[in-house]
Amino acid sequence: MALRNKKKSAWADQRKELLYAMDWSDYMTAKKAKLEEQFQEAAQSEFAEPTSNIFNGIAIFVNGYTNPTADELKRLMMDHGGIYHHYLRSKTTTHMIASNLPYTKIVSYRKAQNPLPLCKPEWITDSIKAGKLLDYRKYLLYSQCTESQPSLFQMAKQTKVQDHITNNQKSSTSTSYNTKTNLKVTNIHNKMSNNVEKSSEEVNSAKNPEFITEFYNNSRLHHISTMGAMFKDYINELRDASDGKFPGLEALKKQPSCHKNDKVILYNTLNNSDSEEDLFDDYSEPKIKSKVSLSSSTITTIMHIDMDCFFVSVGLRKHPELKGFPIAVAHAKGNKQGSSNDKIESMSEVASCSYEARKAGVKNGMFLGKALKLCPNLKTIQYDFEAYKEVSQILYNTIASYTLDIEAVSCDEMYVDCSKILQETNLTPMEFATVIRNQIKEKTGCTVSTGFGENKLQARIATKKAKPNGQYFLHGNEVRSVIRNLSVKDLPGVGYSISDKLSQLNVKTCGDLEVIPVHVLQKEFGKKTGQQLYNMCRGIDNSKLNLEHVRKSVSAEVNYGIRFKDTNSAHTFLKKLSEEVSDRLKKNNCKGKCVTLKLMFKSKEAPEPRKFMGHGICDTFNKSKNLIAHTDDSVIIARETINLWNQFNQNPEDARGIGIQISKLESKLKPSGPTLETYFNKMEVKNVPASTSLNHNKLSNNSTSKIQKVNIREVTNNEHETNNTNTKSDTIKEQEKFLEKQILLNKMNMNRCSYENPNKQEKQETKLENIVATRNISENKPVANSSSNTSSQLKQMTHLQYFKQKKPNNRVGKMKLPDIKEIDLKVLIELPVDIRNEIIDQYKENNENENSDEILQQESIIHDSKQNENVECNNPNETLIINKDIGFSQVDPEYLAALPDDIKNEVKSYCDAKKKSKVPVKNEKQNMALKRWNIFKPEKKPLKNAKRKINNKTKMQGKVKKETKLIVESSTSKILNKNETNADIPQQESQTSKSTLNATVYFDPSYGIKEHNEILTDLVRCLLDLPIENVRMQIKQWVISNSEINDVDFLSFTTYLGTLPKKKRLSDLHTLLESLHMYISKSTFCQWHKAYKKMVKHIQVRMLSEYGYPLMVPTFIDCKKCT
DNA sequence: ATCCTCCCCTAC
DNA sequence: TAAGGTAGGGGAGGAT
Ligand SMILES: Nc1ccn([C@H]2C[C@H](O)[C@@H](COP(=O)(O)OP(=O)(O)OP(=O)(O)O)O2)c(=O)n1
Ligand SMILES: [Mg+2]
Ligand SMILES: [Mg+2]
Repeated sequence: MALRNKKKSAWADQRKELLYAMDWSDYMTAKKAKLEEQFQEAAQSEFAEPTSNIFNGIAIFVNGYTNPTADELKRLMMDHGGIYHHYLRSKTTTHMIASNLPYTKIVSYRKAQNPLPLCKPEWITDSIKAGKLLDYRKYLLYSQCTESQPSLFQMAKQTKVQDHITNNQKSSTSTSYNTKTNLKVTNIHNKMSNNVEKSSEEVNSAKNPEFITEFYNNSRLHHISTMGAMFKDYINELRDASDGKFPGLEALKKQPSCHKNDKVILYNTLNNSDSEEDLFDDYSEPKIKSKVSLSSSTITTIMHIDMDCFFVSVGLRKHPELKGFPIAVAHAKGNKQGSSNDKIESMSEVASCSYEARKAGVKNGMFLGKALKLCPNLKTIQYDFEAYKEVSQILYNTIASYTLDIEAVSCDEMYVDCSKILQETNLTPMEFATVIRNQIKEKTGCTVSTGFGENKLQARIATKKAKPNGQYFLHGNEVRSVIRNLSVKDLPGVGYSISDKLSQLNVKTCGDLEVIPVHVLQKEFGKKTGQQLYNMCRGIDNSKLNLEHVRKSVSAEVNYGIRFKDTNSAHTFLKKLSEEVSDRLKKNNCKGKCVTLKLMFKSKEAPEPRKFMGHGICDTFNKSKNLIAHTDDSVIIARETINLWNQFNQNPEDARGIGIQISKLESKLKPSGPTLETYFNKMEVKNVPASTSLNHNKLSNNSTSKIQKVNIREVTNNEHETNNTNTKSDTIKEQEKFLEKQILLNKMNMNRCSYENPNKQEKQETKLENIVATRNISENKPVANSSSNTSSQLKQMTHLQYFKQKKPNNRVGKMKLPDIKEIDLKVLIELPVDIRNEIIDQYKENNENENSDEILQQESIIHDSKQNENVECNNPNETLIINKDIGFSQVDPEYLAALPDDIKNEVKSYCDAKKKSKVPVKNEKQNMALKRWNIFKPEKKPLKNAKRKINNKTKMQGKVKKETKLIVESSTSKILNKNETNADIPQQESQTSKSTLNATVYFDPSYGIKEHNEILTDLVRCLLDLPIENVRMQIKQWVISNSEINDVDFLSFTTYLGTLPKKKRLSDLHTLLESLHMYISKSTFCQWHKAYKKMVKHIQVRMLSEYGYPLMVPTFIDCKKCT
C-alpha cells in the first residue's frame, strides 16, 4: 500500500562531463588579465562583512564575458553572502553565469547529465535589487525553457490538460494551473517578474501565512505526536515531583485483601461488557500465578494498556446514538451518495474506526474511499482533539495514582511495571486490571484494554488478544503457542517492509519464523534486527521499560500542501518552519547543534498525487549541518536550512515536503522544566468527572511538592507557602538562573574531566548506567565529582538534575559526555554576559590552581610562545588597555586582564589597526599579513623563479625554498625551523597543475612585496571559497605528508584561519582547528607542534578582537621534546 | 573498532 | 478536496 520512495543518491556528482567539456581558456585569460583587480577586491571583500545574505549557499562561476563584469559580480556575490568561484568546482559551484556562450559550449553543456543552471548575470543584479533571491529559472541564459528543460514545461502542461479532462468540476484548481502555466511562459521571457510573483502565489497553498498553523491544527498525526511527547514529559515531571505516595494504591491496600469478588463488585459498577467472561475465565490460574510471584519477588509483571479505538470511543461520547455502528473518524464526510463507481473515492484517511467497522476489514490509516467500499454503511464523525487530550490525561492520571513506573507510548497507550502494585496489594493482575479499567471507563466513558506478561512484548500481545474492552494475562506456559499462531506482522517492529521480506522467505507466521536460524535473519535484516526477530517469535524481550524518557531531537515537517512556485516561496516557508521549530525547542527548553533539512521532491515520472495536495511519489533527501553552538534561534535555523536548501539543485516546483530537525540536543538548562501547573493549563481539563478527587489530590500534592523541592534547592527559607503564585514565579525565575549557572559550571568541570581521559570517562558512565537499572540517580553522583567545595548541597541537587536528564537509565551507551571544547564554547557564546564572566572567572581560577588542567596548558602554551614571538607590533608602554580604547570595548576586560602581556598588546594593536583601517582596506590586510608575519618586509629579497601550489604534495623548487626559509628564519625564528632537506624535485611539478585548490601560483622573480602579498591573499581567498570539508582535507594533506613546514602553506592557512573569526565562521574554525590539532598531534616533528601553537595564538588574537573571548581549542600536544 | 551521515523502517 | 507528523532504532558505508 504505502508507496515507498526510491532510493537515490542526492549528492551524486554527475557534472564531470560538464567540467571536462568546458573551455578553460576563457577563464585563464580573464584571470590573468584581471589579476591585479582581483587582488584589490579580494582585499576588500575578504575583510568586509556581507551586507546581506541573499546568496547564502550560492556559489557562482562566471563563464566568459558578462555585462556586469566578472569582478563586479564577484563583489556583488561577496557583498550579499554568496561565493564567487574563480574556477568551476564540480561539487560546490551551484550556478554558472554567462551573458553569451558560443553554440559549442551550449551543446557541450546540454550533453551533461546534470548540468549547472546557466544563468544571466541579471539574476544576480535583479536579486540584489529585489533584496531577495529570485528564481534563477527566470534568468536562464538560453531563453527557451522548451529547449533546455522541455520535460518540466511539458509535464506541467500535460498535467494541466489532464486536469481539465478528468476533473472538470475542479474549476478553481484548474484555473490555478492555468495561471501557473501561463506564468511559466511569461517567466521564460523574463518579463513582468513582479506581476508573476504576485499572482502565482495563489498556486501554492503553503504560501498562505497561516498555512502551517492551519495545517497543524487539522493534522491528526501532528496531534498524536505532540500529545505523545507531552505525556512522556508529563510522566517525567510527575516522577520528579513525586513524594512517593500513590493515592490509588493506598486506597487499594485499604480494601480487605481477601475476596477478589468483593473487589470486583466494589469497582465493577459499570462494566457489563463481554470482557467479563475473560475476566472470570482467567481467575483460577492467575491466582496461582499471583502467589508464585509473591513468593519469588523477582518476577516482574508488565502491563500494557491501550484505549479501544481511541478517537472513535472519545468521539462517540458525544454521539451515543451511533454506538454499535461502524464508525470512522476522518476529515471527509464520506457521503457516498449514488453508486460508488462514478464518485471519486475519498482520499481522506481514517484515523480510527470502531470494531464494527473493523469486522468489515476497515483499518486505521485507510483511505476513506476504500473503507467505504469495504463497509458501505460506515459513518464518519469529526475529530475532537481537545477531547482526546482530556481523556488521555485522565488515563494517565489514573494509572499514575498507582505507580510511576510508567513508560508512555502514546496518548492512548502505555506500559506499566505492575510488580510492586501486585505485590503490595496482593491482587492478581486480572483483579488489578478490572479495577483500573473500570475506573477509566467510569471517568472517561471510554473502554480500555490491558494485557499482562512478563515482558513488554508479551504484555502487548496480551493486549491485542484482549481487545476490545478486555484484559488478558499471557501466561508463561502459553506464550510460545500463542505467538506461534500470530502473523509476523503482529509482532511490534515488524511492518510492511520486514513482513514483505519475510514472506519472500516463505515466512508468514511466527511459527514459520521460529524455524529460521538466527544467522539467516541477521544476514537478511542486520545484526540487531535479526536477533530481535529471532527473540520475538519466541516471546523473548529483554528490553526494559523506558522510564525517564529523554528527548533526542525536535523537528517539524510538512509534507502536505507543498507547492512552491519558486525558490523564494520555499525560502519564505523555510523561515516559517524554522520559527515553528524554534518555538518547539523553546517550549521544550532545549537547544540543539545539528540542523537537518529533509526534503521531498516529486519523483521523476511521478503522476499527480491521488490525494489532493498530497505529496505523491517522492524522492527524499536529508542533509545536515553541525553548528558550533547549541541553538534554538529561528534566525540561525532559517539561515542554515536556507543554506542547505540552496545546496539542492532541484526545481522548487517539484518540492512536496519539507522538514527541519534539530538534534544533538544539550541537556535542558533549567532543570525544573515546565511546572505541573503548566501542564494542566495546557491541558485545560474541563470535563473531569467528580470522582477525580483522586486526581485532584494528586495534582495539589504534586504542585506543593514541587514548590517544596524548589525551596529546598534554594536553601533559603522554610516557609512552604501554599499558593501565592506571584512570589513563586519570581523565586523560580531566580532559582532557575542560579541553577543554570551552577549546572553550566558543573558541566565545565565534568567536561574538562572527560576531555582529559575521554575513554575512561565514558566507559565509567556506561557501566554506571547499566548498574543503575532503576532511577536511583544518586548512584551517578560519583561520576560528577564536585568542582568546588562551596554549596555542596546545592551542587548535589543540580548534579542530580543534570544527570537525570542527561542520562536515561535505559539508553545505555547512547549518550556520551559532550566534549569540553564544544560545551565551553557554547557556554561562552550563548550565555548572558554576567554568566559568561562568572565562567571565565572559574576558568581563570582553574588556571591558577590546577597544574594538570587542560586550560592551563592552553594558557601556558600561549605564554611559551611568547618567547618566540617577534614583537614588532608590540607597544610596551600600553599597560592599561581596558577603558582606554574604543576598539577594545568588545573585548571582555575580565579575560583580557588575565592575559599575558604580549597577547594583550597584540590584541590592542590589532584593534587599533582595525579601527584605523577605515582608510584603504588593503592596509588592514597588510596589518594582518605583513605586520603579523613580518614576511614581506621591504628589505626582503624578491623570491626567485619558482612555482608551487598549496597542495602539500608538491614541493617547492630549491631556490624558492631557500628563500622562504630565510624569510621565516628572520621573522619567526625558532618556530618554523626547516630541515634543509630537499633542493630537489624541481620542474616537473609545473605540469601537475591539479592542486586541490585548483590554484597554481607563480612566484615570479620580478614580483615584489606587493605581489607576494597578493599571492598570499589569493591563496587565502581560495581557501575561503573552498567548502569547509575540502579545506579540512587540504590541512590533513598538508600536515600528514610533510615532515617540514612550508611557510607559504603555513602563512596562508594561518591567515585563512585568522580570518574566520571576523567572518563569524566559528563553526568552521572550530572544525578545522580540531582536525589540525588531531593531525599535528600525530606528527612527531616538533616544528609542527610549535607551528600549531603559533597558529592558535594568532587565531585567538582575532577571537578576542571579534568576540572578546578566545575559542576553546585543543592545545595540548603530548610531546616530550617540546614542552 | 568506532564514529558519523544519510538514509529506511516502525509506531502511534 | 484534505490537512501524508514525529521520534527513535537501526543499517550501510565511509571516515577516522
Ligand atoms: N494510522 C493511524 C493510527 C492511529 N491513529 C490515531 C487514532 C487512534 O485512535 C489513535 C490510537 O491508535 P491505536 O493504534 O491505539 O488504535 P485505536 O486506539 O484506534 O484502536 P485499538 O483499539 O486497536 O487500539 O491514534 C491515527 O490517527 N492514524
Ligand atoms: Mg488504542
Ligand atoms: Mg495505541
